[in-house]
Amino acid sequence: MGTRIALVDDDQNILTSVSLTLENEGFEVDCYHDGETALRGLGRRPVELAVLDIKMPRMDGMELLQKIRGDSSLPVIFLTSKDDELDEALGLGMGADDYITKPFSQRLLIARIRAVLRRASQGEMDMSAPNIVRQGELLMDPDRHLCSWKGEEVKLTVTEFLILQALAFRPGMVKNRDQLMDAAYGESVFLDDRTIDSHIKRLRRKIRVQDSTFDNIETLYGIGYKYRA
Amino acid sequence: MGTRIALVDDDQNILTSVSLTLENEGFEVDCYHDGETALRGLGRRPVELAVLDIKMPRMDGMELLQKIRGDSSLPVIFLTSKDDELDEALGLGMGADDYITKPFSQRLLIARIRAVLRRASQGEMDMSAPNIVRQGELLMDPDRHLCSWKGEEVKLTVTEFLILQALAFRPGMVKNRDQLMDAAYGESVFLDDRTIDSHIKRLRRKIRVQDSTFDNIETLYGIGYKYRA
DNA sequence: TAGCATTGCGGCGGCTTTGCGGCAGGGCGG
DNA sequence: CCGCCCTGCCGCAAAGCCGCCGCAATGCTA
Repeated sequence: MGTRIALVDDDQNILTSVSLTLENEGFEVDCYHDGETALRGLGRRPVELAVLDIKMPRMDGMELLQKIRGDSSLPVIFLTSKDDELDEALGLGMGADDYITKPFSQRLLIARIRAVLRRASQGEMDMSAPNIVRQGELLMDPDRHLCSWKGEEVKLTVTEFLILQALAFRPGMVKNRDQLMDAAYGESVFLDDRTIDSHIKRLRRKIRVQDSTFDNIETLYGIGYKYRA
Repeated sequence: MGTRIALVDDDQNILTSVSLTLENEGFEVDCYHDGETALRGLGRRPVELAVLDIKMPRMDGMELLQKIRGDSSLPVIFLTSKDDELDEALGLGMGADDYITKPFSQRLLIARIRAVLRRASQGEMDMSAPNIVRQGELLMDPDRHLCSWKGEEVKLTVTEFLILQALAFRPGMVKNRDQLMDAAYGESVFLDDRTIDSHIKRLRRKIRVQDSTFDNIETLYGIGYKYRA
């Protein structure tokens, strides 16, 4: 019995031709016309991979991806119709495992699907687990070293990235300076506590360049810091 | 009964000579002079493969490919008339299964047709599959060792080509120097990290000769490099 | 409110990383 | 055998990053 794949696209032509190809390749395909239907369907019939069109009525691919990723690490491949949408998908680092721009050859799609499935299966815990952090307007993708606030990229250094990631990974959870140091450098490095303060300072400054109202990194007097969602 | 092939070209000479050759090889050939006619004809008489000229009156090969791909996975081979169209073919090559530049030998065309048909029929990908990378203005065809930026060919050495390919294959994805070394030499070669820097330097320089604004190879301080789409 | 502790912030010196020109060795074709 | 190209590496200069300091501001406690 083949691997089950969900295919979500509002274009019936794509749906039929792609599903045919996939079935020829030995996959089992569940087709959906829009995000909402897909979300409900996925609940009843779990799949091992989803191929989503970005633009769809009622609930688009991005939104669907967010909801999917809310409670699973299901591998996802995006379909984008135009080049400018591609940037959106990439730029926001939505956390898809791959993306393909239309028009695409069926063969390319098959190749990408196999590649994603292979990565997902072999590196069950480390590789496939998407480390994507998405908390409100903040988006972090370690694989792309990408951090964006309200859709705009914020360029961070490695240390800043690790600290913000540690904070944003569990919003509301307090982290003291030692914990943040561990997250940034590993457990056997000791530095002045004030160094963390410096990184926090630079983090806040960098994000405030784009949004002066940013205040989601909260200071807890005498304890540490936490990220507020 | 032979395999049915559609041949679409506005050049009557090509049409007659190629169709003759193909028929000698046991194929059945449907000839069309332009895209519109071809599209209608394909609806009535389905074929197993299409050979399209890129430049055609009324509807060119690219547009035709899009419409064909709208509702089928029909294998397509492009014909390009000049070298400058080659880039276009590559660009659109994302949807085509292969392409050939004119002038071409009939024997080459036959070989390509058989290869594409074989891949299409057995459904499996093999190494002979063209693995074209297109990211925005960058086009790479490893099988032909072709690389072009904004339509102009960029002559790269093997090492440079492999590194750029590794970067451009997944735009936005960070690659550290070890990963790039693996991509260029294989996994058991160890060289100075700075060697990668040198190749990056030469890559950037070569592309900047043609386009001084090129800056898509991004440096990530302390991490590595990534290709920005 | 006074006094102490903690944090924000600008800035600075030193260290690391990278860009780039260049060079010498090796491979390859003529 | 000669010359060209590729390539790996070196050295220098520029850029980036980081840890810490000092002072001011803020928070907490009595």
